Amino acid sequence: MRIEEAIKQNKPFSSEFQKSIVNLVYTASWWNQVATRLLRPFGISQEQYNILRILRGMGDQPATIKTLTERMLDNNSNASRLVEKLKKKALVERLECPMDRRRVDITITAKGLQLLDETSKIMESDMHKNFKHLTEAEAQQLNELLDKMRG
Amino acid sequence: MRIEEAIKQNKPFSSEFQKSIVNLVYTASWWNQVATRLLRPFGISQEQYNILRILRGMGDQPATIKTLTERMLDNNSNASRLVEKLKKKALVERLECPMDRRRVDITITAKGLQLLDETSKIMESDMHKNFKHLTEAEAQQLNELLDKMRG
DNA sequence: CAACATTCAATGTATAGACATATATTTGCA
DNA sequence: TGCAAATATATGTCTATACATTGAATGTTG
Repeated sequence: MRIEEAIKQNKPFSSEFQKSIVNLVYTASWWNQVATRLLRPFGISQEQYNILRILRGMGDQPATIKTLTERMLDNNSNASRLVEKLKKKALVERLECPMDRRRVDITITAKGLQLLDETSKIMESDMHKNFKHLTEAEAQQLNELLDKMRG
Repeated sequence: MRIEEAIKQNKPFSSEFQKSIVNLVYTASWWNQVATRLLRPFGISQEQYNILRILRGMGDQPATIKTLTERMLDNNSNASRLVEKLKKKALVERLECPMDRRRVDITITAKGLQLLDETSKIMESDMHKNFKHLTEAEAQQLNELLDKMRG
């Protein structure tokens, strides 16, 4: 569905630029809903899922809050509080860093890894289901345009 | 900056599809920050701004909560509560609809219109500043790909 | 080394999104 | 007509974002 229909806009946009912004926000919101519903049965939010993925990607190395903040998709979200919630579910561990006591070393637990394996399998298969409309070449083009859009 | 650098991802993405999703979410968050900071001096949020724009677009016709919900970019947001906040700032008016007392007719006030004129001028000029990297043709291509992405 | 600046994480306080539920109307149809 | 279903909005609760502030630990520099 074209963006104009999606938001029932009658008037034309004042420029393709304007339309791109609206389309970006709308599409992100669309994906957000898809992802939220997929993750809900597993009891974690997208942001928590994202943190688990970053931690898994670190291998044996622990991450600090700072590392997480840098790598999160939305780096204004509050890594501290998200980690706290993951810890309550025993999905991550938090240890004071011995080298620098300001820091906190965060690692994913076995339980966290297991949950992540399950969910990421489902997430990825659903992604491909949702993306059957875009070819690999189109996805690549989209990536280039989005990168360029940010300047 | 390419998305891999932006989120400091070392490993390659498992597919362009995956990368597109990450890029979409990241770019939306980037825009969100830009817009939030632009609007902050005016004391309204992006969502409130969006509602004011929809109301202005209605011309003389009032909008109901339902109309707003349908047209909002994120239609899970809570139009009721957003309208309540705008009303507190005297930017909108809310009247019980005489035809159907379940409904509420919402209109933008003169004060709301004035605020919107100021902010939208600034928003649009900043949009163009932020978009100087994309040509009109590229913006159009981006729109097509985003529409297609949603299926 | 002491004083000051910087860094890292946590927290307080707004606002908003996700979703279930409540409440008041209106509609539709037996 | 009467009553169940549908509709429009509001609200409760949890989660997350935005941003300022705090407080502890560490760096830096005179």
